[in-house]
Amino acid sequence: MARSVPTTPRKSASQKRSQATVEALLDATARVLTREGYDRASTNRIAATAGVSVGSLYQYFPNKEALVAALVSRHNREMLELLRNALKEVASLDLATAIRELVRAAVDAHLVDSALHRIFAEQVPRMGQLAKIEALQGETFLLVRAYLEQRRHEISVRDLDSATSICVTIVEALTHDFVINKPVTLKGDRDRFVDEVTRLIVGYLRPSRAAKPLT
Amino acid sequence: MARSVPTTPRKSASQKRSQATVEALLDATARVLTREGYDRASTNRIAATAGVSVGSLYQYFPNKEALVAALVSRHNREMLELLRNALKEVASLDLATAIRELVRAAVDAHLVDSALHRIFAEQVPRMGQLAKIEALQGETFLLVRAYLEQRRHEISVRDLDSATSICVTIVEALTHDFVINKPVTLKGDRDRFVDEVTRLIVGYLRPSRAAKPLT
DNA sequence: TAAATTTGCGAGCTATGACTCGCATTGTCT
DNA sequence: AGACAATGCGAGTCATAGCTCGCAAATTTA
Repeated sequence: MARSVPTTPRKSASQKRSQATVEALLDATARVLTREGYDRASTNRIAATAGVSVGSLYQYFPNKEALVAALVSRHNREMLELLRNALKEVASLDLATAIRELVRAAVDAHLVDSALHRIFAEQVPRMGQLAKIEALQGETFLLVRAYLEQRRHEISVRDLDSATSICVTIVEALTHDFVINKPVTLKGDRDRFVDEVTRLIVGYLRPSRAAKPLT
Repeated sequence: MARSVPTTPRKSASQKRSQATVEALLDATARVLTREGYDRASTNRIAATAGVSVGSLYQYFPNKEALVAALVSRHNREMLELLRNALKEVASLDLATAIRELVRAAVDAHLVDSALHRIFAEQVPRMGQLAKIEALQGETFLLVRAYLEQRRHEISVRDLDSATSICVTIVEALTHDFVINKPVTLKGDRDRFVDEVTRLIVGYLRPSRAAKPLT
């Protein structure tokens, strides 16, 4: 299977045509992954699906892992973008309202391409390049942490780092489970889910008996 | 690679000698998985490590997937056992105290063989037989659900099913993250972690302002 | 002890997939 | 137009991994 351990990014597409090829390859990778699963997703099949030759594939990606990693990266960027936007629109709201919107955004993010997201979670081995998938979740940590810092006065938890980590882990896990494993995603279900998670998080961050007055 | 799709369990070991062989194979699988990772864990290598021939391996396991599935199953049983015991010892305690013990048990369960557990989570593809891994987590759901039912009077959440699901998912995710990703597992860290998660869960299940008196 | 059965062995077959390489096509620059 | 570079092609190489099969050794049964 793997002959050696190539590692360099090889060529970076410079002209329009080649950029289109790269796009086509990433799209095809996504399609083949969701339709066939990870180990049926051979580089040959991906190239064929993209309407491109294997040779071209290896002109832009040094190996299969790099190809998948690029796709994961693109997908993560898309999800992060939603979070970033949500954080902007929420910056001035009180904690409870803000958290509700952020949880909503988390659900949206997981709905971007849930089938693909499922494959990443269930079948793509997290190693080598792919180990950095989680590292990109570190970006999420920083964003959320910055927001919580700004809302420090509404939060009674001592250690903001671990609180952030806990919130991010919780929302990720619950949202993932909700989107992936709950068969029907009726709007009602969804709203109840968001409410429940919001209550959970807010109750954790602001455990005092009465809600403090808001600005 | 896979020639056809064998599926039957083949032979079940009946004599002592063969049972020892099966044990050796499972142990070897665990060792090779943790030492080499999933895709370096070929059946040949596993058999060699077990001091057994490949042929013998295929006498008891129809394919590689079944072998790994058996190991996962064994590992899950061990973890579940800890949970079951904890639930017994905790049945009569008040919610907060009980939850603390249960979280502790969750950490213990993840420490049974954390390296192996990590491989399962990060590298073993969840498909086919292995998809049932999660199904076995359904056992956890039932156990916890039964406990919460019994403590219903201390819980103010309406829907016990979704509450159980949320608690199980949360504790699993947080514990996993704690055991796998936190470099130092000092006792102090651990106790703080348990306290924090306990507060989170209890606050969620019993969100009223003051704690109710205990029996 | 002889026959029958269970268990163990491991060289080798076969399939398949990652990746290469020499050549063809398309595009760019002067 | 001619030359040089960038991009694309895909049959074929190589390595490896899953799995089989005929035979040997050990146990059990008669």
